[in-house]
Formats: sequence, structure tokens, C-alpha cells
Amino acid sequence: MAAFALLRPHLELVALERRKSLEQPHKPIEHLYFMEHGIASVVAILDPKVPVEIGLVGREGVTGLAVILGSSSSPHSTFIQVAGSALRVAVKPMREVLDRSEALRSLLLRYAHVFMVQTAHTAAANAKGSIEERLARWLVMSRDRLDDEKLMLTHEFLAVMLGTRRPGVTEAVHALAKRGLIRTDRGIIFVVDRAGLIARAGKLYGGPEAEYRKQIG
Amino acid sequence: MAAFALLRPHLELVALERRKSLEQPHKPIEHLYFMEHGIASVVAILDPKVPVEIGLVGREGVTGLAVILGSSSSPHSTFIQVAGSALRVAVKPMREVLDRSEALRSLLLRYAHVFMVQTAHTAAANAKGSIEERLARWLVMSRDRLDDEKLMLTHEFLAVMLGTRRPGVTEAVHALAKRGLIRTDRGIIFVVDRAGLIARAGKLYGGPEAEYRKQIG
DNA sequence: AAAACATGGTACGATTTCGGACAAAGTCCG
DNA sequence: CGGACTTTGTCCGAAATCGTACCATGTTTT
Repeated sequence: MAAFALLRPHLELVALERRKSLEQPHKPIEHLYFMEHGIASVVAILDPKVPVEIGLVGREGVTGLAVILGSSSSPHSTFIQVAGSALRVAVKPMREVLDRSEALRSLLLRYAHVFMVQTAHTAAANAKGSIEERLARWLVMSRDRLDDEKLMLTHEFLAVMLGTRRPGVTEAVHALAKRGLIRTDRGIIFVVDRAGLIARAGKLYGGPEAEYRKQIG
Repeated sequence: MAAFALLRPHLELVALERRKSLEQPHKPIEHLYFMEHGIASVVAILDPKVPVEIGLVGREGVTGLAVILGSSSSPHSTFIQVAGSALRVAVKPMREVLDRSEALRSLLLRYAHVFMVQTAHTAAANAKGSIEERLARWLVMSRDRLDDEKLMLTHEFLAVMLGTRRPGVTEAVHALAKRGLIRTDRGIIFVVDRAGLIARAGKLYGGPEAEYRKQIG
């Protein structure tokens, strides 16, 4: 994309290990990460022991939205969920380029809008969806961001993401497997039937995805 | 605020009746409303019959964030929850002023950040909070935005806002009343003990509010 | 190979919430 | 006044989820 030309000199390719922290609550954000592979997860911290996921960022997006909105930190925490890589840029050059490029600013603000829609949908999903429906939604979102059927995720981890108990995830995983929508192995979930998962997620899937296509394409 | 000088010629004072729609899903946004009194509610529409609240806007804020982020519509719906008034501006002059005033743009983007934190907190609250805790949070948020102890709200309405059944709200209202935190009358809830409600809401209250003070003050 | 650890399966009763229905009480309007 | 409507109170059994615990099975480390 043309808007990236100004940014390119400041981009640095970095590998991202699983669990690496990209942002910590209320601490200055140092870099923005344009994801190439892998998934970053943004979580709200109700309590240091109780993080709850509010959004996923894959290669369609960038972390550090707070900076794009003019803040230097946020109350959320961002970390790597599925290992991969990203092009990162330090906050200072990012701000300079944002000031100079109307096109880039416009693009990133539209992405912020899309991310907000995703977060809002998560709020609605948490209020209305069963664990199984929310899990189905989450697996499809991950599959799409990775473009890979093989997801390396533990139940424990999914429980945090969905804001439920770990045994609840185990049951939901079994239910989806019984329907033939996924296959599992220790620490791995294979997406077998993406369309089936979407059907299972019902109303919980689709809104934010449509908004992304509309705003960014 | 100085940043508002450019905007003033385009502002129009309007009264806002309860239930008035300010934005409809995927329809062009026509005006932004800087709330003076009353409360606007932003809801995600999982299903036309199932709206779920994702954020509140009172006199501390403005509706139409999608426009500020460069979009002309959003998948959400915004309507008046508690009657009041607002200064509104049409989208076109709003965009022009945004282009010219760095200060206003900065302020409104920071507000967008704060609103996003509020939405994220709602997602976490919906995942982790009981109905009573969520209700307590919601009542305090409304009380603060109205700066009034008297809230004109029906249980039916609160049920939609919290994403639960109406009888669940009735029970939660009774529980809070029994603790002496609120008093109720038909269609009215009086906040008696704000601090007590905050304590009852536990971790669900406080995060977004602190972020507002930090970013906007 | 043994020990330590991570992950998943399962069970338990307790609690919350659900979906739906119905009646009582208050309000509005002709 | 009388009917229509809104709002609230209450109840039911069913389902989902909780909190917790314990064990089995893999995996990694020593």
C-alpha cells in the first residue's frame, strides 16, 4: 500500500514468540506491530488474575491503537497468542508519519473503527452466547487470521480468552469435535469445517468481519 | 474549550426525547451530538430482536465516533435512553472542522480511545459479572452521566442494556434495594448510596472512569 | 529412568440464569 | 368510569455454568 512508503524506513522485522508481551497496562507503548504471521491478543485486566480478551489482531491489523488515537498507553494488555512475526515501528517515528500522511492516518483510523466493532461484538457475544458458540466464533476468527487450519491452543488458554472455566472449554471442544467441526490433539485444534463452525457460532460471527471488508477490503 | 470555537457556528441546540434514534445500523450518520443532558446508548445488534448495549454517552461525550474515525456509518445503533438535550453538528461541517483543528481532532480521538476502553470493559463485565454486579455498575455510570440520583428506567429497558432477562433485573433491583443502595418506584430508581453501589460492582467499575479522567480530565 | 510439569478428562453439588408464563398493580386515554 | 396498556412481582422446571478437586496421560527436565 502506498501509504506505507513513508513508514517503511522505520519498520523492523521481528519474530514474536508465544506469550511475548507487546503492551502492558498503563505503561508507555514502545512499538506498534503490523502483524505478518501469528496472532496478538488484547485483553482487559479486571483483576491481575482475571484477564478477559477483548480483541484479536492478525495480519489484517496492527497493535497499539491507543497510539493512533493519540494516547501513549492504555489500560489493556497485549501479548502474542500464536507465535509469528511482525513489522514493528517505534512510537516516535509512527507519530511523525501519522502527522504527515493523511492517507495512512485515514487507513489506521478506519482500522481503529473496525477493531472497536470487534470489541463491541465481543461484549455482545459474552452477554448472549453460550460457551460453545463463543468458542466456535473464536476458532474461526483465529483460523482466518492465521489462514491455517492448525491452531496451537490449550484449553487453559481458551478459557482465559472466553472468560470461562477451563473444564467448560473442554466440554465445548468435545461438543464441536463430536459434530465433526474440529479435530483435536494435545495442545492443538484442527479446524475441519469452517462453514460449520460459523453456523454453530450463529449471530456471534460475521458483523465485525463484514465491517472490515467494507472499511479496509 | 478553545477547540470548540471553530465548531460553534455549526452547533444547533436540540431537545432529545426518550427513544429518539440518533444513528441506525449501516445508515449514514447525519449529526454528531455533544450531549448536554440525558444519556445516549450505543448498542450492537446481534439480531434485530437482540440489541446489547456496548456503551453510554452522557455530557462527558459525543455520539458518532465512527465519523471521527473516518467512517460514515457503523453497524451499531444509537438512541436516547434518558431524555435531555445536546448540541449537534452535521457531519459535513464536522469533517471540515476536524480537518482544520488539530486540537479538536486530538481531543475527540482521545475520547474515542476512552469510549473504546468503556466498550472493552463492558465485554469483560459481561463475561465475568453477575447480573447484580453489572446492574450496580450500570446504575453508577448512569448516575454520574446525569449527575442525578433519580433515574427514570424500566426493568424491561435495563434488561436490554445488560443483555439478560427482565425478571433477572427485577431480582437484582430488589437485591440492591434490600442492601439499601437504591430505592425504587414505578419506572424510577433512586441512587441512595453511590459508594455502596461501586463496592457492589467490584472490579466492574472504575477502569474506564479512570481512563476518562486521565485522557480528558 | 525418574521426577517434575503441563495438559486434558471427568466428576460433584451448588448456584445462577434461562425461557416462559401469569397475575397484580399502576397509568393513561376515551 | 372502564378498558387498554405498561410496569412490576412472582413462580416454575430446565439448562448452563460455576468452583473445585482429583486423576490420567503426555511432555520435558534432570
